[in-house]
Amino acid sequence: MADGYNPTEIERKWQQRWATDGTYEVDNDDPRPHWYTLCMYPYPSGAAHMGHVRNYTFGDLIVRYRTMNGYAVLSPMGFDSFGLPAENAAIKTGRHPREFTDERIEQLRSSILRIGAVYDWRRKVESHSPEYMKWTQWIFLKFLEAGLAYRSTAPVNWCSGCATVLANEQVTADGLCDRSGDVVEKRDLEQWFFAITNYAQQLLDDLDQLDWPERVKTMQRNWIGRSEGAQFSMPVCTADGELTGESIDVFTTRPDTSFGMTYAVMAPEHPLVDVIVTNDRRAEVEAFVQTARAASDVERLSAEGALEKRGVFTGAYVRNPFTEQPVPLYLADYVLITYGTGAIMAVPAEDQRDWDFAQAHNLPIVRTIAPPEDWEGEAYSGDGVHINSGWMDGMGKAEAIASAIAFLEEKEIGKGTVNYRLRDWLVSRQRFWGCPIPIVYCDDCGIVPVPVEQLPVTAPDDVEFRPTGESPLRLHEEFLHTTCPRCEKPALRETDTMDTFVDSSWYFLRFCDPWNDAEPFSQSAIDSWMPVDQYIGGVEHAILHLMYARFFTKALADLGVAPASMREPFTRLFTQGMIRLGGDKMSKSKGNLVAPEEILDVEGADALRLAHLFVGPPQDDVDWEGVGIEGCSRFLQRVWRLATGEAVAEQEDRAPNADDIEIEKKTHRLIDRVTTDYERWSYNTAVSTYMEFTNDLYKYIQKATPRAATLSFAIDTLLMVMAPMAPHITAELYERRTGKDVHRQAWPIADPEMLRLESVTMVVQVNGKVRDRIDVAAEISDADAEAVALASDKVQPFLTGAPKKIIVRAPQLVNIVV
RNA sequence: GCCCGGAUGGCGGAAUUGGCAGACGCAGGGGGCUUAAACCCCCCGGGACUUAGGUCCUUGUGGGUUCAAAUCCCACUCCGGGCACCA
Repeated sequence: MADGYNPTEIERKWQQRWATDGTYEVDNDDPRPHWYTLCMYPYPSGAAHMGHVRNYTFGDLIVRYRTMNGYAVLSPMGFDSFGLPAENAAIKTGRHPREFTDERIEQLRSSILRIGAVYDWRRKVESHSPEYMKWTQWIFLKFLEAGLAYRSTAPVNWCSGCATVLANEQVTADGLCDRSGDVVEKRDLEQWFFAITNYAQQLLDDLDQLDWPERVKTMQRNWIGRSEGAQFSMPVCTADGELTGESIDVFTTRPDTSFGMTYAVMAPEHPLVDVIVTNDRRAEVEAFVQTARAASDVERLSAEGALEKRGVFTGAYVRNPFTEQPVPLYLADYVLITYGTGAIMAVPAEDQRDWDFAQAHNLPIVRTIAPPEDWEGEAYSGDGVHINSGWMDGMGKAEAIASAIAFLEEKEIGKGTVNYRLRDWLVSRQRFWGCPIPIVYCDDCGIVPVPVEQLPVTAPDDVEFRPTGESPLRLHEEFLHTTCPRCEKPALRETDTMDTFVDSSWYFLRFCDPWNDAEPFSQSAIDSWMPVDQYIGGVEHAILHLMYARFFTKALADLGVAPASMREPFTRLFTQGMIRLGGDKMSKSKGNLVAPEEILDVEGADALRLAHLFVGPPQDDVDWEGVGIEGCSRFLQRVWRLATGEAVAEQEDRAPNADDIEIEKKTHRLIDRVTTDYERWSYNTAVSTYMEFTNDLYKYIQKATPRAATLSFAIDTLLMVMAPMAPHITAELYERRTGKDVHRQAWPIADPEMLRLESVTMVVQVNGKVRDRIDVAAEISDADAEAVALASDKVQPFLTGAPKKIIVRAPQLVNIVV
């Protein structure tokens, strides 16, 4: 077949044409309505893997579909080009991370091109480019000025494998580094933080307005972890109730149970430990604090069960303001210094963990809520009538909580309050391949921002890459030593770099105005495109990146950098499933990658794209074993033979007969169904609709000589509705047939008149079981439908008596109940 | 432990509002084309019973609502994900 389907050839041709024609370049003042589609910009790890292919296939078909629908579509691409792998490679090979990174960007870029995904490459943004770094640093300084960036000493997460501190979000539930898997230790270090907790409530509230997967919103809500309760202070005293002058604050969600407080507990790291401990208990308490400090979170968790060893009595007491009685004050490692006030009141009767601790330490248990009659458990945390609770006796939970808070506020020792699980974002990294923090430390002036005109602060190239636990910048004398921008005396530069999530927290804004060298972006450019209409990426970013980007958006709007009305960056979010192979996660580390390149070489990009779309719903995980690349490739060849005339023996001009009209109606139904499927992200059914329609066309051309106009209309329409998913083959065939560019055609619209069916298959049931299927006119009346159903030969035998009831849903169904 | 999802043929999946379960594809079977094979084209594929026509069963399990349930409700089993000393 001299002119057979040769995907490699036509795909190269069209990819070149889209690039040279700038088909998908779009300006900010484009008069068409604007639409912003964005795929999460990738970390450049070399040639594209299947996850990329899947992601960019979804993104690209939206770009092409929206374009055919008359929109000016902003579709930019860039690279999240700072990060550890490049630096680790530098330590291993001595090559500069920039060289390594630039090379991988080129590999990734060229394999993205081979998928046929189109972007406005003029707008490319790379985290490590000096222009981008300049504005990342500028934003850091804006945050500093506004008090959103601050320096603080805190016990931080240290990963020895990565030789850097990590954000809370980068530590897994079992206390391991989510990148290297090493055990994360606690270290006290002075570090830079972003005050994301200032936005905790807004980040929580604004989730409601987003068209995001419920799963992702739930994950963010859990992560923010709002809990309502009360905070109050209790005076420290002796066993006899004699006050010592100190007091401790506690947070509780259950102030209503306060009468049942039989002891209190502080975190071992609590600053008052030294002050309140009694002399006879000091040695034991200090030993306990030492052990707790040395233990990692993993060890703390694994110590479960040995509650006797997990707490120690301080010798001190606190006065329960509800009962006025002294209760013993303990230290326990299960109380966290980082949450609430770092101290709790313990109510064993209504909290299982307090119950267990009370049992282990022989502390009293007093129920303040009567458990249900059939209660067989220990601590009871449900609702019920209060007992042993003074004036709260007889109240229910909600009423008692309100009453307890009123009591605390009246006595001016506490108040109703809200606590969040969310912590401030630690952004310092002791690494080289990241954006330097633009700060100078001066003995006289303190923390001094690098002046804007000196930005960007860039790292020198002549550094030594060694895994020392400190950034190579720290060891580079010329970089480290500078003069204070304020007093011009010798000073030291900050040598830490920013978490790479800082880079990815605003790149989508820079895409709107990537050439701006006076500001990170202009407000008008933001107005023109933001918020992103459709954001697409992996569900693994559900918390980290998406939370940080939302925080940046709100902060930048409040600082007047972005328009004040822009509260959320991503209106719609779509998270695609993971790629697996035989049940396992497909990943480099598992060594089970299926290389897209090999498929691109043989079956081609269109078949690969179609296979990804056809395999199942986009949000579901995909097992590559279930991907039918052969079926999709075969299907495209069928389309090719049909559209090139290879499969059609002859055609004729004639007035349309019944079969021709049927095909024309099917063509309109094709448009209708596919359009609905595009809008509801049901790409797998759209592909099956193409296949079904193609099968119908084969039957049509084989049954009799087809009518030329009917066949052309059918084929041209098929090519148009397939164009966003299989852009190369449709462009080639459409051009050959019509001389026009399919991607510049307006999306076809189904004629409602042609969607009307003349006859439909009516189902006749007896007692809900299908007994006959009868073709009836679409407009059949209920009475006629009933008559036809009752007259059916196949139905008659089941009508043993007079029908009790007949349900008619003409023209679909008649159900006869006997 | 808590909070979300999910379970449909040998496999991936479809069924948009409670109304024909299994679209479409893969794998399999049969036929055509071919000297032959591949490609391609056509047909058949949930299970049991039945000479046929057909009958019965079937959407993880058990119950319920309804003329009618993959779809709604209750209980349970299993799988996936998130959170988890959070006071």
